[in-house]
Amino acid sequence: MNTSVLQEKFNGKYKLTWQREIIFRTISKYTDQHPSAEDVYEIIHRQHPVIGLATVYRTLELLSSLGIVQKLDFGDGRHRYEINDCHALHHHHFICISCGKVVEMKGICANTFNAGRNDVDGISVTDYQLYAYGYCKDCEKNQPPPPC
Amino acid sequence: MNTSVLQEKFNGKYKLTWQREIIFRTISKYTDQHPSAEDVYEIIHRQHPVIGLATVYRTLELLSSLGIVQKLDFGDGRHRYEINDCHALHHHHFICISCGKVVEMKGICANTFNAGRNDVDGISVTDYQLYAYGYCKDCEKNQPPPPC
DNA sequence: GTACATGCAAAAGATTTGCACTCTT
DNA sequence: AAGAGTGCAAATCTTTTGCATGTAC
Repeated sequence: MNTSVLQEKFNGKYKLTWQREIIFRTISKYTDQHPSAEDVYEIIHRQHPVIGLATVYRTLELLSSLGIVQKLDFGDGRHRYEINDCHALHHHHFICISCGKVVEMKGICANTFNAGRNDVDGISVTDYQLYAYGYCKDCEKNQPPPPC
Repeated sequence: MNTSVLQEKFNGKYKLTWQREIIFRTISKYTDQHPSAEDVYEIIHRQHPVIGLATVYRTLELLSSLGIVQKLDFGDGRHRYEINDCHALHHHHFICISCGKVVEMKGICANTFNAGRNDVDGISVTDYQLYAYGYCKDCEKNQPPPPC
């Protein structure tokens, strides 16, 4: 994904500031690390100390509302962000309930919604997220019995 | 689900206090409303003003860690809770990105994980959540084109 | 030029925590 | 009796907001 995506998605409704470009590029580059707003801010801050945390929050919220990024919640008390690459296979997240590690699970369950739009009861689904919980391979030992 | 579930799940490791019973019963009763911790606190407060908000938080966290309740995030800035009824068909949540309404979607995509445990790459999945986003039937008009 | 965006600092919320006291076991 | 749990209030942490200033279009 390159910056012209922003131009297109903003569609004249939002201004393409250099701050927004930097934030977008940072989230693009670090997308597999699922950075939080604070993380993005800190990465950027080294090179561009003038960009404020509030701008990072505002921009991530904007990109999220436009479907450019996905806002994730792994249950650790802050939101995390990744690029929403519509043309790639949807991937989902496995979260270890013992150590908190996050593992990407590509393609699982994707076929249910990947057709783009999906109507159920007059509802039109444009996107979805799947979170799986359990024990990662390092934590599989000492695990309690499953809840069911 | 009745209170003896608690006795069993606590397994001697946690004490069965009347506060925990009340919180559990409240979340059981209001589970389809996905109450937040504050909501639970307020419902309980009418009858049991002595129970503190911190206890509600602590208990919901405990029940969540034991797999008795699911902690949900609909993106409105607070966590919400529902009973994790392992023996019922898993249900998921549709969240309208226009008005914020939440609609339950029963059974969709459930078969991917419903077999209980599911091993991928040494990972053992014990639970999962699926969030679908889009426009509810009241908001379908005036919707922008889908991101993909 | 003008409306929108930013930076800063303060505010707002949600959730957690320290501590003295209480209660389950 | 002992240790875990509770209530309260304060603390913490994330996210939002008001406002004066800056800037993309």
